[in-house]
Amino acid sequence: MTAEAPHDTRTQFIEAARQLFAERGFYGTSIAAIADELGMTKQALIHHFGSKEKLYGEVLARLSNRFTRVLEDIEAGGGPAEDRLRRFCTTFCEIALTHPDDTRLIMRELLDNRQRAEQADAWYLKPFLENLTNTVLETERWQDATPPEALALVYNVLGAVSYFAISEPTLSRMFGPTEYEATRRAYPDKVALLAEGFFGTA
Amino acid sequence: MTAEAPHDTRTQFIEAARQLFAERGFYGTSIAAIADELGMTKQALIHHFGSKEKLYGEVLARLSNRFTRVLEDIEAGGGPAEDRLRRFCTTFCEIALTHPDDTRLIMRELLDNRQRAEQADAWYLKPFLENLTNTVLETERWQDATPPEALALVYNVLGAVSYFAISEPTLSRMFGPTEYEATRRAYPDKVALLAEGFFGTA
DNA sequence: TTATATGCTTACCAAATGGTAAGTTGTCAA
DNA sequence: TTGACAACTTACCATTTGGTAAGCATATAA
Repeated sequence: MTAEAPHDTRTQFIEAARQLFAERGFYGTSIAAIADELGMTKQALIHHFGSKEKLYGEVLARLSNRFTRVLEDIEAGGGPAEDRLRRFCTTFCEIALTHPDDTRLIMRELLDNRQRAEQADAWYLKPFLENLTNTVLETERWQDATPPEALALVYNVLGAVSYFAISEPTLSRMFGPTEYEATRRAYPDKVALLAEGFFGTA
Repeated sequence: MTAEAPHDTRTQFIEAARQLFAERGFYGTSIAAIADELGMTKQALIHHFGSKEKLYGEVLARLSNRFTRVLEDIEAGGGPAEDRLRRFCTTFCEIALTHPDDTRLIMRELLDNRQRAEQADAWYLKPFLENLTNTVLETERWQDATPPEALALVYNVLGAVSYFAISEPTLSRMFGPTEYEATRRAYPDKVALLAEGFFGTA
């Protein structure tokens, strides 16, 4: 009865916060700046979320949920682990390219978590990473790997795709927007090859 | 005659700043915190560097120089582009693992550059990236690729390695430090395979 | 001895930060 | 009509931010 219906402004706050946190990071974003985006005062934000940290938490929780749902869909699709991983790589690449802001958010969380974790302990991406790691371990090629090795592999894929996904400003500046567009269109196929190389043939 | 001899405190400031910027990011690090590290006041820092942004610039300039030197060494070693890239991957992996703070710094710069570039235009990593891109284009396998495609490849490698390199806290927390150590020791070999897959056989 | 410059500190400062307290306004149920 | 609650705003506040101004000590050069 409380948080069921998404009070519109709450959602708007989360959306504005998501974009700004992605762009400027947690410490680079003030709650006043977020509120300004909606033409409201920062106290409205405090009213809804209690604190900056909690708002950030909600942003990341939503992101985490979205990815969890993606993973569930992929799991539900069934098939051998290799296929599921291949589908994940494709989907993740697609999401990373269409939502570079979310990719930035994840990268920032990866960087900041260590030190913010001391204050507000929440490792939002853990279930997401665990799920992937387990799938890698189901693979024929990696069934004898240790869990951290499997996670290292996951990091490799995530890192490769993420770095490209956030490179748009740089690539556009260095080579022009049209050249970038062409590269971007051709990229998913490259990722497919990459995934093949990582997780072995079907 | 001025900046030739590295006034020791100046160097100490740069070193302390490097660590804190890597750990907390530009906006998360106050000049007072940096100065505290040396038991000095923030005004001493201002005295030496003029502003926070300039200090940050020096930190990144040094990092950039270090990498440029690495690249020069590799170029000087000669051999086909494939060999040079392979050597780069090995070296970069080594550096990334032994200096995760520098890796963090680069990731943060990649994330922050877009918006800070508007204020203080400096794209410190550009020469580094250009050099690598050109080497990729010399490769037999990628000689027909477009420059942005080549840079995308570079990003893939950097991303894969960097993500793993900064994952130490996460991996240690999830699996314990000893398991992490084992994984880390085994990692360079994996990167070698990765590089092989990317840039083709010798 | 005096002048100058370096390396620092104390004393400030305006602006921005996250957050509290106390309203005000509107809506909806009893 | 009244009461209560939700959604805000205005008014504050202590703290921290990056930075300026001015002074002090030491060393070095004239």
